[in-house]
Amino acid sequence: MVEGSPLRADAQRNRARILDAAEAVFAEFGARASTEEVARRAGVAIGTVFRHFPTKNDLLAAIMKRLLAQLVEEAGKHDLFAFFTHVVAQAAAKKTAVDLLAESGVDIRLSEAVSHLEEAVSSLLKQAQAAEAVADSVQLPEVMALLASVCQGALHGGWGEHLQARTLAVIFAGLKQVGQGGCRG
Amino acid sequence: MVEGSPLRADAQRNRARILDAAEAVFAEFGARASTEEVARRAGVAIGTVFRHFPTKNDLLAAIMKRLLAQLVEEAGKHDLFAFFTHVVAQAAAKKTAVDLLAESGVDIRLSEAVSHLEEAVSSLLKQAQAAEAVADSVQLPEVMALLASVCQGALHGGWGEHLQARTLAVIFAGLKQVGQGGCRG
Amino acid sequence: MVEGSPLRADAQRNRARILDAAEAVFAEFGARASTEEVARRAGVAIGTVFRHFPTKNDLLAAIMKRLLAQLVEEAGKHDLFAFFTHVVAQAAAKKTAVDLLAESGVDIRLSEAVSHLEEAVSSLLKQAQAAEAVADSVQLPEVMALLASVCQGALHGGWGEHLQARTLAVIFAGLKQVGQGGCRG
Amino acid sequence: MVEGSPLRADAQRNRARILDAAEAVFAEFGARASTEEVARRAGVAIGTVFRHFPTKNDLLAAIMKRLLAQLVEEAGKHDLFAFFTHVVAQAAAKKTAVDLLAESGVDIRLSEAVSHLEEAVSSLLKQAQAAEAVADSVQLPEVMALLASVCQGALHGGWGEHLQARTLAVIFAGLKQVGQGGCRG
DNA sequence: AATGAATGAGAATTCATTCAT
DNA sequence: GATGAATGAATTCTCATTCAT
Repeated sequence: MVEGSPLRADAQRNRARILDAAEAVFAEFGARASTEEVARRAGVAIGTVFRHFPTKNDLLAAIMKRLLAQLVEEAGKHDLFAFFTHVVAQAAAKKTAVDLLAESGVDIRLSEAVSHLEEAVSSLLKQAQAAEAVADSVQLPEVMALLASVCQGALHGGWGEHLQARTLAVIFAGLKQVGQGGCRG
Repeated sequence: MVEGSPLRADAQRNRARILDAAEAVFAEFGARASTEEVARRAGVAIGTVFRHFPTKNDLLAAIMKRLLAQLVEEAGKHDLFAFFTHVVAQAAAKKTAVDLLAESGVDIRLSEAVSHLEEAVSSLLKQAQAAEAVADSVQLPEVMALLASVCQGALHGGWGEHLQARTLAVIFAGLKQVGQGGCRG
Repeated sequence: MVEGSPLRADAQRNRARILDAAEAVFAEFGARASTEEVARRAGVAIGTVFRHFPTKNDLLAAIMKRLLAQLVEEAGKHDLFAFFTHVVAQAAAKKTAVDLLAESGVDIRLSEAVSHLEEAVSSLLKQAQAAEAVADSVQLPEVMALLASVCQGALHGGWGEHLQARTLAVIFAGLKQVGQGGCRG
Repeated sequence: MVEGSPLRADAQRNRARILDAAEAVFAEFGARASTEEVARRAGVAIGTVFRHFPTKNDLLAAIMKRLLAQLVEEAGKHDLFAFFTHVVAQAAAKKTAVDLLAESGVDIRLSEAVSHLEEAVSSLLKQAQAAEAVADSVQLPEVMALLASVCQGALHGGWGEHLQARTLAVIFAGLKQVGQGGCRG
């Protein structure tokens, strides 16, 4: 992966400030928020934003990439259930850009970052299955799907902690016992 | 609720065509799609759309309302699991407006339509619990939350049928066995 | 002047209601108010307005015509000073359409109605001069100009009664003594 | 009052061109004239107008403010009568925006600029009274009212120079002798 | 590299006017 | 004659993107 020449110190700093501002702004107003507002929040001029991210999509993609990288890091610190819980809580709290990216027309190549996350979750899944906390029949795709679904649900639904816990409890029970047709029934 | 005078036949027809067009257009392009495109698709002039729905939000709200009413109708024909499956499949297939409404700033009063849906699902839930297909400890809020989450997941994630089935299987197992801590463990 | 066939009773009634509504609406919102609002206020459909007044300008012209006719009638009941006072008070109170007509692009042929008013005022002026209440050098044009000016001033300025009285006092004094260079100075 | 950072030279130039164009356009077509026309006349793109004046009202308000400031400046060069004459002549000649602002719904905070003008006129009034050219009983409010009235009259009425002079003569005589009830009568 | 003004296509919304019923 | 839905041009305002400084 070519990163070009290393950024000058101030450019590096600006890039980070822009990403932080963008995450906050898009979380607050949705992907419709203007790039101008991001620049204002970051304390830089609009031109600087476009120098770092040639299009708005590039900016959204960069946010997403960073977010996924953070998730990978989190995955290393938890078991599958704790990870799920943590991520869902984060989604609601930080109003992550996750869903925004799915919106109209945002075309993003994130496969690399996504596959890192999938690897991390896959590893958690294997551990959980080794510990018999998750049924052996469960595969990675549905785990990812459930994770994404519940994050978006939490994000859009504005769930409280209690509802979050109850919803996750259903999913955790399902992950453990799916395919067993109930205890004996 | 005042409905005003009944619409003239042609106006009634246009209203329906606009709603159909809007559902299709917003499904295809997201809520950012222009009202102009909706008019074009409906085969009417832009002014006609705005006569029927004074703002774009009114149009989105009307779509949502109709969608929820359709869901209530579906609920009457299925048990809880079939309903879940059906709705999720629909979400992916029809790319319903569900999620679009959660987007940026769309302010909608839909409580009535939503509570109808909740009643319908509540009734399905009770049946399923009576049939011992769902654990007694499960409550309506988490069922609604799971439904919404999985719909959005399916919608954004572009799941295939197979993944849909596997994901739902986890949730169904969870609904049945949550709170039992496994068969005997 | 051809008036066409006499209007049907209901048409006659509608015409009057539309004029009343239009006067009120344009007074309240300015000439920018929509013809639709006028129709609503008059309790008729938009098409009816356009049947009576083929364009919006025709409607504005009709209001103006009626207003001027009313002024002519008033002129018959007062002396020049009372007339001035009365008209200015009316202008502020009824927020007449006077000024609205001067607005952008409204093209109106009102010469006939205007000349009636001028005749009426001319007559008042002659009486006042005969009574030595107005200097002989004063001519009709400046009286009309002052009348129009002060009406618009009152209308736009939102004068209270007191300011109205003081302003008119200056003008009345001027009408009496212009050309005398003061008492002796 | 925060003025922000000083504008770049080109922005400053554009701002002035836009104001000039707007004054001319609104004078010619009324406040209904489109912002697009203003941009065209100013030789800038529509976006540039909106960058300088976020809404059309802001643009109208800015014109008004500049106009009032010019009047204050004029006031310093004349006595009360010359000022009156000058302003009325200007009103007719330049078709100032004065009246346009009173139109439909234009909401403007101009108190500061207005009070500057009032101070200037107040000063002229005192001088004139000291010179016994205006009766002591005359107060500022009616002077302002007469000024505004006559400007609007001149503007809407399309007076010629001669009528202007005769109308002002009445007002000047009134200002001198009001309250004296005629020479002796 | 950063700045921030200029650009101009595009979107929502309004409204006079027409026309089928 | 009345009705009121349909029309579509015009208008205000937004925003991603470019470019001179």
